[in-house]
Formats: sequence, C-alpha cells, structure tokens
Amino acid sequence: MTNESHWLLIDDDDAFLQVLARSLARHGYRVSCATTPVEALSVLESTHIDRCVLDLNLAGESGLQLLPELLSAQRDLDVLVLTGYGSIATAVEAMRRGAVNYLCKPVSVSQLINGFEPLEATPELRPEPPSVEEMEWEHIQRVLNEHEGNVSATARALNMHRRTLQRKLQKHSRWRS
Amino acid sequence: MTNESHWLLIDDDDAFLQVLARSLARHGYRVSCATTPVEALSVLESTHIDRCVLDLNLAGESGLQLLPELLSAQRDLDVLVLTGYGSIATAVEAMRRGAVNYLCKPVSVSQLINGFEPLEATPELRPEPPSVEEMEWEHIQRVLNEHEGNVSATARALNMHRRTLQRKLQKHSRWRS
DNA sequence: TTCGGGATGCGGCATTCTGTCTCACGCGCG
DNA sequence: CGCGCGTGAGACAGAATGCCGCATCCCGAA
Repeated sequence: MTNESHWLLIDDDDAFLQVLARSLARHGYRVSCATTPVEALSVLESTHIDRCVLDLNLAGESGLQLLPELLSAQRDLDVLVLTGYGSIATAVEAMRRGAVNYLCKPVSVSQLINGFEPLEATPELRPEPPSVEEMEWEHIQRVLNEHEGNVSATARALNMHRRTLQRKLQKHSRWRS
Repeated sequence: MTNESHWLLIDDDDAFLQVLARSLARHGYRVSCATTPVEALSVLESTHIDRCVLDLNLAGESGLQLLPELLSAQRDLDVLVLTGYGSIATAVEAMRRGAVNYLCKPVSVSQLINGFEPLEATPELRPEPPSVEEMEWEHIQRVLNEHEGNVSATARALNMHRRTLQRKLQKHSRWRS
C-alpha cells in the first residue's frame, strides 16, 4: 500500500518545515518544501502536487493571498491551511478562497493527513460558549486583519493601548507556536 | 431598484427571526422563516429560495447537520451560517459543507447582506470599530443569559473565576445603569 | 539628500485587576 | 437538621494594564 501523493509544504519556518517533511516522508509521501510564495509557485509550475500545506503566517505576505494563486497555478490542488494563530475570520476567509481545511498548530501528522480526507463523519460538532479569552483573541485577530497587521491602528480601533496589544500578541504567539 | 431575492431564515429563536425578517423586508427582500429543520425543508420544496440564513444552534439538532440537506433540496442555494458562539471548528465544518459564509451574532443587517456577496465584491466594509471591552461585555451577557442568570455556571462556562465575573458585573451595573 | 511623521519593540513604574482563599448567608431537599 | 449549591464580599499576593520614555526603521515631502 504505497502512497504516491506528492505534498508541497509552504512555511517560512524552515525548522518546522524540515521536521514535518521528514515525518511525511516516513509515511511514504513525496514531499517538496517552499519558504516563500515565489518558491511555492515555481514548484507548482514544474511539478504536479496533490496536497499542499500552507502556513498563513508567511514572512511579509499573507498566505491568504497566496492561496488563490496556488489554485490558479494548479486547479486540482488540495490546499490545507495551517496557522499558528487561528481565528474564525481567517478560517472562513481561507475556506472561501478554496482551502479544503484549516488547522491550527500544533498538529500531529495524523491530524494533518486526516485533514485532507473528504467530509468524514464528523458528528455532533455543536457550538459551546467560548471563554472570554478566546473571544477576545478572535476579535483581536479580526480587527488586526482588517488593519492589515498594523498594530498601532488596531490598538486605536480597539480602544486599547498599543503596549497592551503588543504584550497580548507576544504572549499568544509564544503559547501557540 | 427593487430586489427580488427571496430569503429563508432558519433559527429556533422566534423573536430574533421576526426582527431580522422585518429588517430584511424593509430592504426590499422577500422573506420566509422556519424554526425547525422540517419546516425549512418544506419551504424549500414549495418555493425557490435565493439566500438562506441558517442558525447553528437549532433546538435539538445542529444546523450543521441540516446544511447538506438544504443544499440537496435546492442545489443553487446560498447558505450563510449564523451562530451565537462561533468557533474555528464549526466555521471550517460549515464551509466544508457548502456554506458561502459564516458569521457570529450579533450581526447588523448590512453585514448579513454583505456576507452573501462574493469575495471580489467585499472590499473594506468597516461600519463600526468594535472595542474589545464591548465585545467582552456582549459575550458575557449572552452566556449569562444562556445560563439563566446563574453567575457561577456562567463563570465556569467562561473559564473565569466567579469572583472576577462578580466584579465585572458589579462595575458594569454601576457605570452603565 | 535631509527631515518629519508614523510604526515598531521594549524597559520601567505606579496603578488596577485578577486569582485564590476565606467567611457568612439564603434556599431547597431528604 | 445537614448537605449541596449559589451568592456577596473582604483580604492579599501576583499578574496585567496604562503610561511614560527611548531607539530604530521606513517612507514620502521638501
């Protein structure tokens, strides 16, 4: 039962990329890596890819922007969006742009592989009230996204001090990555 | 410039349904309502619907389950999922099941209408800058209501200490009322 | 080119808020 | 009655916040 799927991993964190690539290779997959949008697109031009793992937090450009470009480069591509700081806003946006799934780090390799499977029986996923912290984080993400990552503008819009927002972002990025 | 779109609103909260229906009617839309899955499906059988607003928190059954049934009843239906407690998991699941968008209550009517627009037509709609404090308060109110005013239960659901919730409620009731 | 405005990251410090523990009280129930 | 549960509130250490400053960058106007 060999697996012929060819994966493309896109993430600006090289260490993470290598670890993940090794794990997938051990599962019998062919794996390519890219750390930048241009690199990813050039891979797609020369190779046929089955499954693509896209990190949203690419240095500089957002992976959200890259997603449609990937799909137009190869229409039958399955793209799974992976992110360190997940939010509903980016999740919906990613799905609307054609991702097949959206997961938050840290994920296990099996979760990742499973994430590409079509709608399996995922029953009883009923919404439960999120904690205020999750709520706050979601909201911050949304507004931050609206302001294109501008921390100062986001802090003003959120009516909170820039220093406070800074510290919140710091803490979350530590815990999530 | 009349608008011929026919909407179907599905929510088990009748009051919410009526308010929303009235607002949409004022915008020139034709609006039907349903409070149960069977009711919704029967509407779809007799009428052609353009836009469907589906609440995830239907009494008993999850709206997530109803979503594919709606789409199989009418294939060209645009379904926007609306939920009180948003989460990444349900958002992704809803999108995978064919929703065109996923929004969290409370939403304005303009947000709702805009949520049906395709991505290209969604430039920068930023009607209000919601502050993080307002967000927190809204959320606390909603969960408090859900727990019928039980402070202890609400604190547990919100993953915060009862004492802290107590103090927040106190402060708000003083300054606001 | 220089200059000014704005964004960012970070240190420090006084003030505020939160987590935790504690007690007292009320209420329904077997 | 005792028991469980919810509520309100005092006290105090530790964490978070508001607010100052300073040092970079980057970028568009002069």
